[in-house]
Amino acid sequence: MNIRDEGSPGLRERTRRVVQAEIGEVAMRLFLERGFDATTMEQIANEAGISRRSLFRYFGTKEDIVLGNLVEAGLAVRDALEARPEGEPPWEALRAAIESLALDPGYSPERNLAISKMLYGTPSLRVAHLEKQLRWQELLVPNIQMRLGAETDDASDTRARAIVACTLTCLDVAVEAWTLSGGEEDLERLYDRAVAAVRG
Amino acid sequence: MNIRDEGSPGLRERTRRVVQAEIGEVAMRLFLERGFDATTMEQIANEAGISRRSLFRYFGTKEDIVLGNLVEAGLAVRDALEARPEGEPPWEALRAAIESLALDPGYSPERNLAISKMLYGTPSLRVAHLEKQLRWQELLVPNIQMRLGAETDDASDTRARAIVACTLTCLDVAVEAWTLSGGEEDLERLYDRAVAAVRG
DNA sequence: CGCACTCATGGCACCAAGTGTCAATCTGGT
DNA sequence: ACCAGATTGACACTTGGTGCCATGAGTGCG
Repeated sequence: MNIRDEGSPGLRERTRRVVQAEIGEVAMRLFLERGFDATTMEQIANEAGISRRSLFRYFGTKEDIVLGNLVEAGLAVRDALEARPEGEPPWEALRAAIESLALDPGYSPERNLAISKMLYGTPSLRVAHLEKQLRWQELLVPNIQMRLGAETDDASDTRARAIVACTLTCLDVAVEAWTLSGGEEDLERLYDRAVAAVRG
Repeated sequence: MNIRDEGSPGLRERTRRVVQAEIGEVAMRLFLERGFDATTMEQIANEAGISRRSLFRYFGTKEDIVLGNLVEAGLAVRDALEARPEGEPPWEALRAAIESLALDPGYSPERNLAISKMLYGTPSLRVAHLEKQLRWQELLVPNIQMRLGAETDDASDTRARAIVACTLTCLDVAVEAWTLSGGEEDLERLYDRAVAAVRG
């Protein structure tokens, strides 16, 4: 039986994280050099010094190498949303929760921009990204539903879903515009403008 | 040189359409019977009496068999949008344009529902569907931009993009709710409620 | 009619993303 | 030091998708 079910992640899990991060670094370098589609999983495995099979054990899909962190980012947004005051209206709470992301602070701005450009320029990635946003929806809807005062989880009550989905859509539009501007424009301003256009 | 560049589609093109439709019928039957992922392109080809290679010439991807018609549907929506009075505000024009779709009248309601259920229950299809909606965006944005009075096609002007994207998002939310309700709920009501929640 | 030209077809090989399986090999914890 | 369970690599396999080429069937034209 596991003695430390909770608490420190255990050594095995920790080494796994390290190895995964290392592989991710290698892969991202290749992606940015040769492009996403032009880089095969085999090349990544060779470069990282592991077998193709093991690579697939660290990243279930090629897209996950780029977008894997979005899962935990989604959880972070959810936590941030749930930490907002209970009376705060949906849009403000969502804006604040999303703001907690800003940009991935682990990377340099140029790298973030390069990644974004790859993301919006590669169909398969673009699509995988949209799917991740769909997952975010699931995470955020319950809290918004609560804020709307809907006790029943009535599936026909599309309000919370629509609000969350459109918020994420606005975010996506803003990030795309930011990417196209070469990172010059202010992301928050772009987002606010998008939301204003929708709600005005 | 082609004598009939414009005008009647030509015999070859016509037979192609017919064959394509026939293949589509066969494939949809298999999809609905055994599920999308559980049906291989080879099975479809065999059932349709053509080679796998030819099947790929009729449908570039497996998803296109289900979603191929969405391309022309998008064009129809764009045309409907451009046919709306010039002064009509964006949301109303979009609602009217989308309404022109209603539901694919070529199929029985049960079939439409079954397709929708498959669509929302199969990740790869769901994602491909989102990509098609992305294409729709591109088609609809220019007109909305015009309605907003933005002469410059400034990429940093996210307003039109945001409005179109959120409209389609609301549509998607509504259709999903409609699907989950087993087709009982009224789609237009669901859509209006979603939009009201967002813009309220 | 017969010639040439185009296009659809099918067969084949091939690529790349995943997946199942299994044996060998760590290795963390007692 | 030992052992159960996890990690790994190797191999085979499935499936979607593409390139290539020979063959044949329809089409247009003289």
